[in-house]
Amino acid sequence: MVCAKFLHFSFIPFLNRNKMGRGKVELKRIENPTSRQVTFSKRRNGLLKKAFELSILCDAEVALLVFSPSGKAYHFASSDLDSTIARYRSEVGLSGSSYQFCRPLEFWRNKIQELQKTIDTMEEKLKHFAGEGISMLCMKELRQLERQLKIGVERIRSKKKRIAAEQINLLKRKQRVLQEENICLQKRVKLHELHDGSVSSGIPESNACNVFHERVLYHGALA
Amino acid sequence: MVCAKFLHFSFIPFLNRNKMGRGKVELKRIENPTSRQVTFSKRRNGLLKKAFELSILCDAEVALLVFSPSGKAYHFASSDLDSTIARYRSEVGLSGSSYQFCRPLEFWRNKIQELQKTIDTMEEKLKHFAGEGISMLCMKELRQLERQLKIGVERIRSKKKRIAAEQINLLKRKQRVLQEENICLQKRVKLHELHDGSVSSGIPESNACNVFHERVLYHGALA
DNA sequence: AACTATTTATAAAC
DNA sequence: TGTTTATAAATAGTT
Repeated sequence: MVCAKFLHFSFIPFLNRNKMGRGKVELKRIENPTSRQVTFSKRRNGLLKKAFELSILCDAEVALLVFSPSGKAYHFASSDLDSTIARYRSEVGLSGSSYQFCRPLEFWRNKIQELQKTIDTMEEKLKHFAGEGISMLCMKELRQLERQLKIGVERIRSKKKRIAAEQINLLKRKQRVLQEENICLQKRVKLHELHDGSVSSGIPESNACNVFHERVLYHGALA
Repeated sequence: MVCAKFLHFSFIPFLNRNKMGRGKVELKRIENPTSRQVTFSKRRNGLLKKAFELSILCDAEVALLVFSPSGKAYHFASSDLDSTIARYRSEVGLSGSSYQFCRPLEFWRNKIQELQKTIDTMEEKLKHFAGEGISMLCMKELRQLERQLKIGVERIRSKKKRIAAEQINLLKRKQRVLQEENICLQKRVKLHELHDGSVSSGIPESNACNVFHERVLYHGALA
């Protein structure tokens, strides 16, 4: 019955012995209610932990339901428990009219495997570009990789240059506009001074153009 | 999110470390697809075994569903899986039961969309590393990209150096062996010549060492 | 629950 | 995938 379910697992040899910690425990129901409860508590935590670890480490979808002999429920689900159960049903739970669903299932699974493979490949490449995971590469591959990276760097540099040039052009145009404005304003000031017949000596000499230059130089728009 | 689910477990201290066996393993997705698969295989068996043991030792009702990242399903149930799920639903699961049958399609579609999104993101990154598709990037992003690429180049270069050094060492060792062999052979030749009392003048002067050197230089093992 | 002696689980290497 | 081995983790029994 239950044992038959495990005929394909590698832990058959353990079916008849189960030592752990200080003593030996036969793999059978613990008769003492107290120690059964204690063991349940410990092992339940262990099981939940391992389920959690499996889901994280291996990116697996895991759902675990446990009912204590006293009827209390515990559970873990790496993603939504309902959707995991639904997924199980769609694949394994061959309840009734499921044959028609098998074909699509295979289709979906293939599709996902394909995508996952693509992702793995790309991940590998990305790592290589970052200089990681290259321990198994040969000289030829390393050379090719380096060449590609250098091309990338070159392109990025020229892009940067282009951006810088554009910024400079933009700034120059702005500067010109401001200079013209400046001249215009100076003329108007002169006109006013002539009209008033008085000179306000406290006015600073700096003009818009200078102010602009300082901003550019110290704010570091091109740094 | 996931972590919050475990706030009441005693294994919180372990969330950030997970050593077992020979090495240490961070509790995070194993990036290498091969070792992820291997670990999955091992830990899945371990988890199934522990679920089984818990059910026997403590007379607990346990149901475990596991899906590998590639989509293969594994499960264990101490009693009938469906009835365990039903029991769970009756105690915890608040939703109806017909709902679960409609979801598989949606589930697969979502999964595929998710994967596709991942692929798109990675593709973009790969392009960037190759200096393509960078027209919308700003100066800051470009600088960062360049820095990453340079790091990659540096790592690849040092790897290349290491390989070259290893090759040189290997060759040197071989050379030494050949030289010794050579000396040995020369002695034997001399002995033979003395014994024969004749000198065969047609034999070339080159020795194994020279031949070896030429091979190294012209075959360009390190080019 | 905390402590340990012991057994298991398993990561890495083959 | 299976086996082996060194090491980390789990845990049975005890306090």
